[in-house]
Amino acid sequence: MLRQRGERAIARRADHGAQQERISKAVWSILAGKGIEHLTIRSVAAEAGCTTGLVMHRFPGRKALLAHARDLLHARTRVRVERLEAETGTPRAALRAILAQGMALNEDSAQEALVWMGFLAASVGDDDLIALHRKNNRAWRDRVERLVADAAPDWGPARVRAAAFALVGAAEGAAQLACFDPESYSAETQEAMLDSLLDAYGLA
Amino acid sequence: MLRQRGERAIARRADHGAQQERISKAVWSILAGKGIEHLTIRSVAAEAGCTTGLVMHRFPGRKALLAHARDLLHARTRVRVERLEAETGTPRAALRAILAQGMALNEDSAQEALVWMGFLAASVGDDDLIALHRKNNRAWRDRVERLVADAAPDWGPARVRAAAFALVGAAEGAAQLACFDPESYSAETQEAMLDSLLDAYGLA
DNA sequence: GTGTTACCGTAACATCTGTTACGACACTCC
DNA sequence: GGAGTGTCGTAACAGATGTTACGGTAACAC
Repeated sequence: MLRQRGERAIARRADHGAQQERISKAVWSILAGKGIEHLTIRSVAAEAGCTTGLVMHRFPGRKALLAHARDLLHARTRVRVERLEAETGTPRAALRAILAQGMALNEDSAQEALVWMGFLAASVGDDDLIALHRKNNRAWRDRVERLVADAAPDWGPARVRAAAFALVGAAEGAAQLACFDPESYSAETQEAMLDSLLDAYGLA
Repeated sequence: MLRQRGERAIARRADHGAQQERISKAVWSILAGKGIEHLTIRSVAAEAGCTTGLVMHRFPGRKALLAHARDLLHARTRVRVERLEAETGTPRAALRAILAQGMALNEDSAQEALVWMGFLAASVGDDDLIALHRKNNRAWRDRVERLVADAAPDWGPARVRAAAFALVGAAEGAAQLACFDPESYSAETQEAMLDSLLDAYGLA
């Protein structure tokens, strides 16, 4: 059913990667819609339109399921951010663009913010997942620091670090606030906040 | 055992309020230490040093347990913030103080940040808990907006709102980042970020 | 004493959970 | 044809989970 015909050489092998991706998407969907407390093997299988057997054949356990969905989302975000960075002309435009993509400006990104929070909540008390979070998040912080340094070449490292921290924190905090109270924090409100913040730092 | 003797008039009545508080503290402890996935009636009872029977006699169900623990933490935070606001002389000092208390500057506040995130994660897909979050969070936002307006009397409402949003978001985001990666975001780093941010907005 | 009432611990219940085991099916190679 | 192999659905299992029900105990009223 899910099998893709492909070349003769791989006729027998099912496309594990595609199955993992489909299942990971189901994880995101449940994380955003019902919350981590309802993220079970069975609910994931139902959402992905397959059986629990397939889920367990693709992943060794529930934790691996979470870790893979997390890594996949990170990889997608990375691609999106790198494209944004390549497409925009100036470091300042790139900075604004990549911070904006991390906020909850539309339905999709609001869902993503919920998913990130679900992963975070799942990693409390779990050293492996925390380590994953740190690795990914430090990469994200380093990227923002680099862009801030490019956007303000005359700043010292301490000033760059503090500003980058504020930007990263504000974007993340705003996304979280917005996806739980979209009436209070509309897309316009978030963008106004971001512009206000960049302007205050002289990075507009 | 838990019974408090008290006056003759209330000799028979157990102190329900104190029991609820003790149980709610157990909820916080588990939320911060093991995460919401391990928050069960039994684990709460074990942490509180009582039986599941008592927990269920004090609260009608698991959701009420979460809601009460949430409200209690909010009330405590409110008292703390109001005292800070009363103790500090200027609106700017008060603004900095209440934002700082919301970050993860010490062991206790880092735990609290984890607890807040647990409540947030638990409210995904639960309209009642989301409504609770909105009510409390709007009160928090209004307070910060009021302080920003007091600290910068010549600003227009839009500017006040944007700045307050940035401050609230950055404080919340910083707390979250810090409690998952305290090596990257020490108390000094967080305070430097806050000062940098207030300085950028001309609110230092 | 007896009766009453609040308190709460124990145990049961049905359901849900992650995980494992087994078997059926389809395809390839001989 | 038959053997071998990868694929995956079904069903079972042990344990955990939220919740309910029952029974005992202690304090009070009389």
